[in-house]
Amino acid sequence: MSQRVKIKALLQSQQTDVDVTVKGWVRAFRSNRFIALNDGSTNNNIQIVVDFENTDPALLKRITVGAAISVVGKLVASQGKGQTVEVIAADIEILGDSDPEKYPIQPKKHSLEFLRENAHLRFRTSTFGAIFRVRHSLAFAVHQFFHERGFVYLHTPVITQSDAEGAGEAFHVTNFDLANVPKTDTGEVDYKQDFFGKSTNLTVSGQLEGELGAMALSDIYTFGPTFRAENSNTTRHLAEFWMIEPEVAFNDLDDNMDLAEDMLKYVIKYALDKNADDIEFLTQRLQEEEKQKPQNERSEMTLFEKLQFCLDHDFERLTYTEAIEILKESTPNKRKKFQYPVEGWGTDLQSEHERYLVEKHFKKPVILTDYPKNIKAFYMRQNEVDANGHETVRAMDILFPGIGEIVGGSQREERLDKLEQRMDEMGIPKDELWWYLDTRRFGSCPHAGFGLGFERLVLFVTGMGNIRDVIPFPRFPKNAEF
RNA sequence: UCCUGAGUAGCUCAGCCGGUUAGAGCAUCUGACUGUUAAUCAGAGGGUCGCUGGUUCGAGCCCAGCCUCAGGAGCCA
Repeated sequence: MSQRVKIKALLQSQQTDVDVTVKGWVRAFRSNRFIALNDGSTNNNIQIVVDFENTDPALLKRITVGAAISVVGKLVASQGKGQTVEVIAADIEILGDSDPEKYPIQPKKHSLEFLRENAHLRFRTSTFGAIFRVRHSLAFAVHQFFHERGFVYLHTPVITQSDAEGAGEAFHVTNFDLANVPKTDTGEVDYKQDFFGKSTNLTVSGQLEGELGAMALSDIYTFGPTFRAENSNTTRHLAEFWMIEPEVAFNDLDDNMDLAEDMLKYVIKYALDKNADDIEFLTQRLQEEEKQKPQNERSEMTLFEKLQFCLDHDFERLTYTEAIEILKESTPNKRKKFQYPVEGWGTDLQSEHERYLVEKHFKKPVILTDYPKNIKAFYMRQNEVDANGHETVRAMDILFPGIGEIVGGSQREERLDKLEQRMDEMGIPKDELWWYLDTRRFGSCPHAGFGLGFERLVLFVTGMGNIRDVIPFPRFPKNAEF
């Protein structure tokens, strides 16, 4: 018996009239004769032609949607339209039956909500097969990008000590019996008796530890799971998500922007090259979906065109202050169309403002820099006060069409006195972060980094609308199924 | 967490002003057909109308509370 050949290889095969073994899951069985078989190696199915007149009827009945089968047969040029090659089955073995009365995935359109509730089986649909192959490619490309540039992949801890940086609500990690939590004399939880001897939680960011690595290895990146216990119910947030956080010694904010833009273009190009079929499929899917919308809400570009456009154009770079001026003078602001009118300098931009800049004004990815100091984190490098008395920090956010903020980063404050002063102002406990401050005490240097929400990148590249559909098993409030 | 909308067959949905036996398409099953591509044709089975309570002679429909989901907002990546 010949070795199993993956369907992707079979479909690309130049040789016909050869014996092959192919294994996979039945997507459809038409006319008691044509099996559409898929094994996940590609979005495309191989057609298996069954000689039903000379096949045991009991076996035919077991060829149902979702069943796993093994086929030995001859690869031939297809007589029918829609495929170039097909396999004439000589022998079919049922590896795993699939009761059609109970199997939830039918050969028809399913809503994304329904498939989300069946996340354990949704990989078997064309859409999710394509999404997760693209997701893989993007992850691989991220590693390749940094590896090629001499970065060290640094594994920062998943369990960290008390959340000191305020990057959002953290999940507590404890080994206590919750029905009998040890208390101190004053009635507080006695973490000294807990597993780690102190209060711990799941990481909300690997950045601070990443900086420690960068202050010796120069160029590092992290790529791992991140957890936020925020009660966020949106299409862009998850309680467990994957974040990529490069940190580079001796980089300033411009270097940081260059790195982020290069990386995004690199990984998008990689997916376009390696997953052409999947992105073509997802482009079609999105176009079908857009047909449901009224004409004026449809996007001007297809998914493929959007990705290509992103590669062909420089991201628009401007300061927060410049963005505020544009927004103030914008038509929707003057006509009071914004829910939050843009008036003064100093408040954070709302989603609608970011969307206006990216989707209406510039119509391409935008990098906003130099945000007001008091709306950003303590570790961002402080600029000199400008002529208008504005206090800003060397922050940058990359905004993508349809996604919003995909990257948030900054040049870090490397001056110990400035950093400590800022921590005091913001009530960040310096004693808990003594190790972080040590980098500023011993051989401090300018450095910069950013965080990229991996799922938001996958969202953009696949053209999907809900972040829960681009991670295999999404974690969000009231849901930890599977 | 807030705002808006939704929850009826396996799926997608309809169900009028509160009225008698709750419907359709797809899927499934049975049969026919057999080079199909969301195959086609005929027939059949399939329901705790999200949950709890209330109003009423009578509730899928009205009221209250709760749960879940979707979209938007906030927080952010």
